[in-house]
Amino acid sequence: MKQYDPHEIEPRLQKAWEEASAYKVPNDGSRPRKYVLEMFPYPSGDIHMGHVSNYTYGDVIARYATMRGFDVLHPMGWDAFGLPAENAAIKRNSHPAKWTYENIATQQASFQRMGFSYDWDRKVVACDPEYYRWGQWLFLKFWERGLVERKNSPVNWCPDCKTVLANEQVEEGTCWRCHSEVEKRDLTQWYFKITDYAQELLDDLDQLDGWPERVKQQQANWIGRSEGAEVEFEVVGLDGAATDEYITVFTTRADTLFGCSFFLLAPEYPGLMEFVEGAGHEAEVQALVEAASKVSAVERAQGEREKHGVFTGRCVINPVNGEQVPVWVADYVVADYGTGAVMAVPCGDQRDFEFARKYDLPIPPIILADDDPLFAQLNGVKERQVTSVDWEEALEAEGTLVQSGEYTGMRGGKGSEGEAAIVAALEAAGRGRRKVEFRLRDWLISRQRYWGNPIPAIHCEHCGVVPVPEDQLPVLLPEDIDLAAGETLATHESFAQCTCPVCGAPARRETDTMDTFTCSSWYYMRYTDPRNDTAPFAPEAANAWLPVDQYIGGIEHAILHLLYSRFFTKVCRDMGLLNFDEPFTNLLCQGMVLDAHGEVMSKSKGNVVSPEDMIDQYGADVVRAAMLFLGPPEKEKLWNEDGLAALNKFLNRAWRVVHDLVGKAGEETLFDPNADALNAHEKAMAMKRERHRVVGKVTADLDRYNFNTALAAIMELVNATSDFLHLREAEHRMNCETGGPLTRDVAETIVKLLAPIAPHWAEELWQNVLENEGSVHKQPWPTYDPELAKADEVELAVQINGKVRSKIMVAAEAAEDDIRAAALAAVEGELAGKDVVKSIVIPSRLVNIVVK
RNA sequence: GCCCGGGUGGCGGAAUGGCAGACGCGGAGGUCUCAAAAACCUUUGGGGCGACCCGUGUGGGUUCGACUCCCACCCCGGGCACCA
Repeated sequence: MKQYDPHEIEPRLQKAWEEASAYKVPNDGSRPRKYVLEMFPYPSGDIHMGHVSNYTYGDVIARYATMRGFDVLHPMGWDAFGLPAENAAIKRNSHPAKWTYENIATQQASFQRMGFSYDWDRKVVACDPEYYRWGQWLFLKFWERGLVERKNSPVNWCPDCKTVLANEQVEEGTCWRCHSEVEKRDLTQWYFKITDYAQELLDDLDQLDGWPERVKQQQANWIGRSEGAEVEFEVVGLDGAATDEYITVFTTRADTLFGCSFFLLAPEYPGLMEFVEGAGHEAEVQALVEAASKVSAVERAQGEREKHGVFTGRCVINPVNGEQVPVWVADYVVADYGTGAVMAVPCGDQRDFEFARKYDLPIPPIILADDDPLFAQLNGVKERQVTSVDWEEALEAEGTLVQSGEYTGMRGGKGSEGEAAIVAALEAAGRGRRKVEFRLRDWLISRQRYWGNPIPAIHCEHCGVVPVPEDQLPVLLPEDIDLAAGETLATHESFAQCTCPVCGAPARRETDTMDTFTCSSWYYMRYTDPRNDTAPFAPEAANAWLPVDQYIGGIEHAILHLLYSRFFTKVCRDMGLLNFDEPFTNLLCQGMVLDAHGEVMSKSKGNVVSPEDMIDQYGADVVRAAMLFLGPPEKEKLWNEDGLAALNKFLNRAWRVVHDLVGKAGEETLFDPNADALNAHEKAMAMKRERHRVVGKVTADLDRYNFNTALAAIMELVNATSDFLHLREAEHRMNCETGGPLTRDVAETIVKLLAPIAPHWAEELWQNVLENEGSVHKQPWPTYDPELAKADEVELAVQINGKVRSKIMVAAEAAEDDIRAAALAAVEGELAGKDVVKSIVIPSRLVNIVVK
């Protein structure tokens, strides 16, 4: 018997598979299609354990689907634009493209060493002009549809990366990439109007039954829908007269309007200084605005802080009762949510309550819990009798409205009767209307960096900002740039200078590039038609393969990439390019691979393990199997070197068992010539049952991506086979008595069950030991017969009052009464002197006898 | 504060409401060997000489029967957060 030698087998088979284009996707539509996709990697250097787990899961799913009869699209590419390449280039005085393509070559070689079944003809590299040109094309189409906007607003600026960031890319006030503290800057930037799709992005989460709940929850949180109303407050002039000017607020609690005792503006409220001019408090307001602007993003992200505010000297009129209320500037008002102005109701909002306490503002009670001592006094009272209360905290829950004019006595709270009535009255009076607000902001996509997809726009002093005509795409990134010397696209004159496509006058090219997340928002579409040079993809190709049946990637993209991709899909659908709403039908979010102590692997900690080293030592199949055996894919996994040795032992053992089964083990045979052959027939039948039981179990487990328990079941089959082989006599008997060549069936079954997991191991045995034609990976998945998996006799536990007291063997098909009788007989001694109240029979499991 | 997950042997982890701990690691003992490694066999939740007893974060509940369902609480991980 040839020893299992992955170092000889794996390279040889990888070469053969490559030469045969073994994983080129058949696309004749003769079999049902399945699209299995793993998130494409950033070419950051060598592959790490996160790649190994992610891509091993994907490869097992893809290979299994192929054996289950699907034509499987399983492509791979690289998310190749981005800052690390640029930083590396500056450091080495080189070019980002060099670093990027070198890393891609390294990673691709590693993926091939891992035996991943990608259709390499469909490789997509995001920094190739043939790819990014279509990203530019999509940008122009988005622009045509009114989904591109240039606007000036306060943005997040990372001083280290020297670029702006999208909201989604700021984590607790720091840059998601380098974790430097971000600064707020007022800049004119490019946006995708993802907010136009906010409602649909939220609603369609309900379609995604195949997504983890936590991801959907995170997206819903991020989109942050609030139902409420806009209310207009008329501004009182400096002379105390009405002005017919209004400030609008957004509120979800219009029911509490009668309790509004002051009014707030954000420090960044547009036109604030003009508004307060002449009211006598300009200096204090100015000081507060400056103090607020000094609060760092990190502090801001800490959550609740002490509130600060100053009176502006101005007043507005509450539209429900005509009362004048003072306008304050307060640093807890968020400028870019709602209108940046807020009506303050201290009795019904904890923040306003704290503010009122601090600055000694009145807290008129207008909503009360029914057990509030004040309720007896104010129940039904419409006019304000009590002007302020001395509570511990605001009542944010539901309650009954008091001192609220004609609304007194109604229920108050979010979406309450009182809220509806007051909004209706405001609408009738033209002072308010229903409004839905979202927390989601538009997606800031421009970046002040070189290594990205150039935004195809031109600035003309006569025509304004105009799109680059489609026939001039792609706007190529210039290659001759000296980043180390500080050159940028903006200073690269041969790039920046151009002519206006509208009027022909000299003009300036846009020198910002697009967020790399724009590249990853549609790459899965490109894979369906990767070499198309007249369109990003043909709709027929995309609609044939998409949506992705199974998407696999890290949880860190729960919001960023997954939200952006959903947005792109919906826009492409509205453009008529796609005929579905959601890009990823099923989503598997793998947990992180940590070291044996549960620590994140990092270079600085020195606990990084190298997949390449492990392949060198054990071969790819062992690495794959060890990764799968670690635990459920979506959980965090603690990597332990012992697992490699264990799975190496298992593949060796299974290797020998397969040889033994087909009589090729030679001297090393596991057959025991001295073993007792008396029960050979029974053991052969048991072997056959085990084979069918395990195929059923492995099939069910792989369907649910329970790779660890699937492997455990295969181990059980191998163990059972190994035990069985100790009977030489049994081999002969089972072939005669079970109506077929069982040994060969068991051997082929073991090989096929392991094929998705250990593809080289299985292929070698399939072709060179079992001597079959073709690849094991093109074979149909083994079938199983649930009837054959059933035993003739089963063991049942006999319980008395839920405690196991005995075991009995009964025929599998025994009648309930017979089982009950056998059980009672088995524990007869213990039942003496006791009343049997009843007995419960659970077929093939247990009998529970209830006694008193 | 709000919203999601999750607490099971020495360890990773199994268990459609039905014998808790599959499978593997580790441990103990053995076979083979001059010896070791490898391989193979036996054993391995805790306690007790034993019949047995105790065990799935804690406390209740439902049930003939609860790791599993319900209620309350504790701890760990993640997301959101002055969002009006």
